[in-house]
Amino acid sequence: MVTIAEVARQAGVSPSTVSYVLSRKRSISEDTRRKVEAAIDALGYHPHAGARALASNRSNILALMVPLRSDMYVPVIMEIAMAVTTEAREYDQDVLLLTKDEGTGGVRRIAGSGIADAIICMDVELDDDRIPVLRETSTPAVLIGLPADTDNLTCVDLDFDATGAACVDHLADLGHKEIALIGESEAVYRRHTGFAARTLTGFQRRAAERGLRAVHRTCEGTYESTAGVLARIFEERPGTTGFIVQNESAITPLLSLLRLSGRAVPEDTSVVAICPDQVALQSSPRLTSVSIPAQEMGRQAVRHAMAQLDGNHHHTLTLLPPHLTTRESSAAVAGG
Amino acid sequence: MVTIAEVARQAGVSPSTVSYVLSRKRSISEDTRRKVEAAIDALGYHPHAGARALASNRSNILALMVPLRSDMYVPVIMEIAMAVTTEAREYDQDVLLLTKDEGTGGVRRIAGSGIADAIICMDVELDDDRIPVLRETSTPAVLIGLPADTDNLTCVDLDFDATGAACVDHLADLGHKEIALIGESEAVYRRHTGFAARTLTGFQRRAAERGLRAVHRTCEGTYESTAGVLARIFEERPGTTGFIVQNESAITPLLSLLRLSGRAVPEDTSVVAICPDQVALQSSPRLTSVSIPAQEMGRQAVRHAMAQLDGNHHHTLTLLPPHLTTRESSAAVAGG
DNA sequence: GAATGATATCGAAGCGCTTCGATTCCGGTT
DNA sequence: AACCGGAATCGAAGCGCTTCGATATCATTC
Repeated sequence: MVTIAEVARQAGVSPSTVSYVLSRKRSISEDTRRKVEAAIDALGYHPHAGARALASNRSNILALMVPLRSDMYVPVIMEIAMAVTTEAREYDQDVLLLTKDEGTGGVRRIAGSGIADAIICMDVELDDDRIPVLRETSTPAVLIGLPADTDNLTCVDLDFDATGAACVDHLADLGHKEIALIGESEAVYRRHTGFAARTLTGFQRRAAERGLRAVHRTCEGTYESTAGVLARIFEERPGTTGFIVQNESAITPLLSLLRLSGRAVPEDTSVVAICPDQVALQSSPRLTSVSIPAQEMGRQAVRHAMAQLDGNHHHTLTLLPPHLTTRESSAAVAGG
Repeated sequence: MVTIAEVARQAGVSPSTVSYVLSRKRSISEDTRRKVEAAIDALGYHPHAGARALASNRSNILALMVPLRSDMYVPVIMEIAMAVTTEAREYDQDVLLLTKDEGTGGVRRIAGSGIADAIICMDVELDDDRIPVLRETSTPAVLIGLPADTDNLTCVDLDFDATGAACVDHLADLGHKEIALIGESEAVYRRHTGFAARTLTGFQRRAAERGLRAVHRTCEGTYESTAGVLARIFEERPGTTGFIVQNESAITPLLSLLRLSGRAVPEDTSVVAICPDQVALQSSPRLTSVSIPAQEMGRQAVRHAMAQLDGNHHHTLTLLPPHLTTRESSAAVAGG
């Protein structure tokens, strides 16, 4: 283990000078800087993380709390985690991986032990129990997702309201008059992250604005459930020609069922998905979709965390605008 | 920030006593222990991670290096990462997430800064450049995957040789006489992790032992490539009735192509996959498969890392035995 | 040419913990 | 009654770094 003292000796300066070369907190002559940097390279010096954390009260670590086992959206979670890690390195920060099942105890541990400078929480629920702890310990934090009460919180998420609206617009522009939103399961709308509810709001508002007839159905995502939902939709609204799907597992059933019922996509029926690009590209036909901007969310989360650490307490809600990519599953309504 | 001194004051003992209560390195009277623990609870004390690392030369952090963007096997990587994190907590360790693209510099940084006690490396290549650095810095490390030279290294991986053999056995037991292995792309066999080559070895050996005619083909995984491979196989060996697939992206094409060519699975042709359970279950028909034991690999990696830190330098290769699960894609050969 | 203000560097204190003697207080031996 | 060894506790040193004065040097200014 090479210490700052050894570097100082090798460079012929005092340890504090080496520290200032590294931190740039005081001016250092060009000459000294070169000598110190040469010594650092020669010895392969890396500051001891613990010592640095102890003395400076900064660990240069960001904690990232991810859901332990969410069969939903694993690739999205992974993408966010990787984006956070990569972006963090830009700020010379490392990332500590925590699982959400550590719960409030995990947050307390991080806050109390000074092992991380800030926490980034994923999979935020409407009434997330980590939030009170975050407030109480006043730990710098960024949430990926929107809780019910965002007072004094920094959050990053896709603007699901605008997403719902964008999907409606896309279908409306193509001449569709009757559309349906196939959403997540009932439970998700209550308990969970609220993204589903926000999508629904945007969907309904914009449909009203554009004069479309619009229905919404929750869906468990199984083949059977999707079949039931679809049957009811066509029963009530036989003229439905546009579908918006916000339920990864319902996509494949929906496409098969439409095919089976003799409705060609996109000739007879258009489908717009809200899902990761990967999923949209794997489907056949490839889906027109609004993607989940995982990378951008990860990056923004880190930036907001760093801003908080730098004392710029903006406490903003950052809602990323949706981007709809037109692919093969949507087209102008027949005779439209 | 509550310190050990405050706990000591509250409990009416000296700081060192509190430390010994926590570390159990010296005997403490039952009475004192209770008082100290009460004080800890009352104050919500958590030892300062940096201070502890500095004084004890142990950070209680495990570094985990994951591939940054591997479109292959994202769920497996995620599962391993989660298993590592969960298991690490059992040993009171935290996990620091690094991306493989930090390369040898990343390893040097971890080794030099004492930020982690050990490194767990995923996505190990045959001739991985991180290995020399690991040796040179003598950093405790566990590799998930097998490099070419495993001298003095601790590695954990699925026993792919036995996996190849197990797939052959399964097909042989069902009466198949001519089988084919559809593998990864050419490049993977050379450059990469060697798991492909090991599977091939086991496949060929066992096929010979059981007197089966066996062919092996590399495959890029696209629909076109899979079609070409399949055509060549049936041209050379029209009697082929059993397929082993070790290429996630070739699975769907293979199944469609077999269906198109009028070969029913499993009535006419059996398919055995080497893939995560998730993939095997999503396919239709659900695939007989050898799963990738992601959880177990993660858990074992942590255990070996901890063993090294405790001075039990076993430096073992841990090859996990394959488990083949029979599902709907394999059956006794017609008339067998 | 003495006072002034930057600029560059040093020295020492201190961050919160662990750990190594040293010390105290026992009951049990001789 | 003096001694011993073990159990329980304390005190202080020190881990490697940052940071805050203090100091030294030098170019400006009147």
